Amino acid sequence: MSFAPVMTPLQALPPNPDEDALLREYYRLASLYLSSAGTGAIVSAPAPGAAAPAVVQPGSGSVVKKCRPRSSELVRVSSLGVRDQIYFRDLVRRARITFECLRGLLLRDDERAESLGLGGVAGYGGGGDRRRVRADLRAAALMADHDLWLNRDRRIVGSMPGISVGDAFFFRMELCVLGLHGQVQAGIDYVSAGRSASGEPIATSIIVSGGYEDDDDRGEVLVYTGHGGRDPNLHKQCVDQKLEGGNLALERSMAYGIEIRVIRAVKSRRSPVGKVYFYDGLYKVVDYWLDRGKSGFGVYKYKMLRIEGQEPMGTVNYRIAEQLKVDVFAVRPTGYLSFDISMGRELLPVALYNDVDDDRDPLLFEYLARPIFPTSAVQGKFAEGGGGCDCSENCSIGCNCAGRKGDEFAYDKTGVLLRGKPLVYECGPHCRCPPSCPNRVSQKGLQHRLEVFRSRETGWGVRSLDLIKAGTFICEFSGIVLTQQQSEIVAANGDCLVRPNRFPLRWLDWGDISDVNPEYVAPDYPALSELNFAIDVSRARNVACYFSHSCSPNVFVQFVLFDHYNASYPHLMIFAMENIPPLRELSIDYGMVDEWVGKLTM
DNA sequence: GTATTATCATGATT
DNA sequence: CAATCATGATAATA
Repeated sequence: MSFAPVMTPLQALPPNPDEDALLREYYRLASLYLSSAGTGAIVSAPAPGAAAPAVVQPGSGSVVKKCRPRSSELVRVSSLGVRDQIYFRDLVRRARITFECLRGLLLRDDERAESLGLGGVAGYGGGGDRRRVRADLRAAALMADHDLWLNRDRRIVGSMPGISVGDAFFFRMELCVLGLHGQVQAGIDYVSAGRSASGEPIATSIIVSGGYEDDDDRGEVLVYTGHGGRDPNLHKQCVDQKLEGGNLALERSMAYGIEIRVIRAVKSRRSPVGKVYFYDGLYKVVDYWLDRGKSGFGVYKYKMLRIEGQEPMGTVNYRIAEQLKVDVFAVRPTGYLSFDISMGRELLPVALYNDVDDDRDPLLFEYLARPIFPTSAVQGKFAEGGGGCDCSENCSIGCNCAGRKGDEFAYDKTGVLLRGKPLVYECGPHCRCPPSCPNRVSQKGLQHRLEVFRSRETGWGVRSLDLIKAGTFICEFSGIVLTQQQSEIVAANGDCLVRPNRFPLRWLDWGDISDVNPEYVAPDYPALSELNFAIDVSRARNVACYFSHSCSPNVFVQFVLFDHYNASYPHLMIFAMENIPPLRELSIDYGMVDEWVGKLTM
């Protein structure tokens, strides 16, 4: 293998006798993401049009979970080269997609089952006692069954390969699956005494959720409260805490100088559970003492300092972005060239910011929120593909648009794309359904506050003030659409053309749960016509033009039809393929990086 | 090995 | 909408 990360045993602890085995073990887990390792125990049969569950779970109770023997050594992963970083980033993204899409499918199946149950058909006699198990837990359990958890042994100390400071997560279970924090509820994660080489518990990560009244969080300096001593129902201290479990582990980590991963919870409207977790980087415990808490009972307190030289904290970026939305000048008194380059053409303003140099280029172009298609391409094309639907209410499974060609509904009820497809048919102006129909997502325009900004590294770039949830729509790629014939003439004059067929098929990755269920394949997708058109962005363009290129991108292009049904001229809709925290640069895979990318972004 | 306990979660309900 | 309840999974410990 070409990548070779350096994994060093911790200096303060006894040397690790079997480092090679650890490496192999980590790569074994890692490689499971790359090969389809499904055992076939989980199978579904998606019948066209039928409400077949996407994921069938094995009967509970009959499955015996295998526990592999665990190594007792701590590992620190460091000195990753650029290639390794991309490799692990992709690995983590794949795990996150698997988790998120499994969860989405399980929720959808629940809803289907529920709506069928309410239909009042015979079969379920009497008992409406169908308790729902949480989808996040089921998704994690399925991934565990297939050995798809990263850092399963929770031995990695320090930063996790593939996870960056500032990354955002919506579920505790997601943190478990990725190995960032292995406790479902507990705030302190540690290697237990029995599994540690020195026979002492060692803390590796904590979550600061604001649930302990004695916490004192000042960002770089954090005084964290130990756990225990609380009434399980009232969440109030009722006895003195003891120096055991996680409390002892934090003390031991301080003694050994071991860094602690810190994850903070922030309230957020955009989260399904009202909370979002940010990875804020590594801290060191510098002091600890037994104190009298506000309750009057003894609590342990740990003073932690953030290690310097790390990327900005996710929670800090979040707060900056929140304030930018309210009072721009309080945060950035200068640098804004425009507060809305769309001049009101988008649903939300798109700001232009440059505190790097004198470039004002984006101001020179006409802002075109929607692409203009050639009349020959769209005229009289409304009836192609069966026309619109006649649903009188919000569309669902049986709808002509959603179920086109035996396909399934593209979005969940919150507008998250369930799975990438060659072509998504949304309901459009020729459908009877109301605007609130859940099958109208990308046509509604911007839902996140975006800004175009100048950076020394990537030229012009785009970032969001809002946290963008994986699978949600971001914006369309706009410009003047040219037929193949027109584009050849324009290209000869050296103008900037975006060619849709150059984009790698990244939509294939979104919704891919083949690691868990190899049988869950797409039903007969209609073959996508060859896309020979081009988009001229030399005079008119929108915010999408300023996305930076990356071969490990955080957004992707999904082709969509809704206003006309000419499959040769779909809309280029951009969706998030991971949770994108506020102020993080959006990046897209343009495929071959040729001259026009340079022209557009530099 | 199994049972017990603790745990800064979720989702639905009040 | 906040507080509350029921249910849940995991891992550490006994």
